[in-house]
Amino acid sequence: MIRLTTQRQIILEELAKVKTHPTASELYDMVRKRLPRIGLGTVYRNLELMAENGMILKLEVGGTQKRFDATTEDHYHIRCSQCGRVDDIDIPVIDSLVESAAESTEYQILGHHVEFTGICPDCQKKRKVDLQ
Amino acid sequence: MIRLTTQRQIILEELAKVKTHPTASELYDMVRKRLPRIGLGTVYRNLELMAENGMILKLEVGGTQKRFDATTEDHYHIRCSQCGRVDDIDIPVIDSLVESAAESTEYQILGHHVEFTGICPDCQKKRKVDLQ
DNA sequence: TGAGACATGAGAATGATTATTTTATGATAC
DNA sequence: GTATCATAAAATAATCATTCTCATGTCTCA
Repeated sequence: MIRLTTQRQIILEELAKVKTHPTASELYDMVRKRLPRIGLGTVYRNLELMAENGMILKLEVGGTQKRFDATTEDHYHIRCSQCGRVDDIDIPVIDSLVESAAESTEYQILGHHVEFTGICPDCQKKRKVDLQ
Repeated sequence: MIRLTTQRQIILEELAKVKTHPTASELYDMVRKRLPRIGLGTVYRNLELMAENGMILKLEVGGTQKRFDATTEDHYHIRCSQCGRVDDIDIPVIDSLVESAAESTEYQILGHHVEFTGICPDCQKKRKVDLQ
């Protein structure tokens, strides 16, 4: 297992604090409040490393940036098409999907995930204001 | 509706030709065989434009590059974790997922997508060879 | 304590994408 | 048919996210 340096510990703590799943640079801003001299590269390097070690989850969701998640249990996500924010969706994971997919492909299936797209509460409010 | 220029038509034809879903630069290479003087920017611009007009689908799948699909009907995909290739998965779309998700989120849901990850036949073969 | 392993910070490099500028092409009015 | 105008293309510059490099700093454990 990897060494838990100060930087890694604080990155982990800040990630666990939020329910929404931040990008590397959002996390960089959060961590910098406690460690002002940390480099963006360190954040990227350690997020990658912790994901490899199963300590966190790297979400390969749509949008231009990768996002990270302190919860490693399998679950689904919803992404706001306006602002890109990503939240959890609390519905049961459908393991049988993998089985039915396996029957219709030559791929060796490793896993699956479901991503919903929608408009988050904040952006819904903004929309209403814009329409006035 | 947008004008169907030579470039657009050939981009569309080349995209429709393949079952796997190419990235912009893969498509650029394919189109360049027929239009050697086309620019990469033209490919990007027109893919974006055609996606906006519902003529093609822009897939926001995992991985670093966006991929495009000539089929606009709703369907699911599988992505190879080794080489990034994306193929269709021919299982029925589960519309009821959106309904159950709607009950557990404040988001206004617009749609959903299922992405499987796995190892494609080509990479399975390569793996076997590598292990020898 | 001191050598080797590992981690960090700073900044350069890369790769994908988007924006801008210039040039070409096609449609339309005269 | 030619001038005019709009749209599109090509070339190139700019941007953004991410990764890499490297000099320096910090642990670990013999």
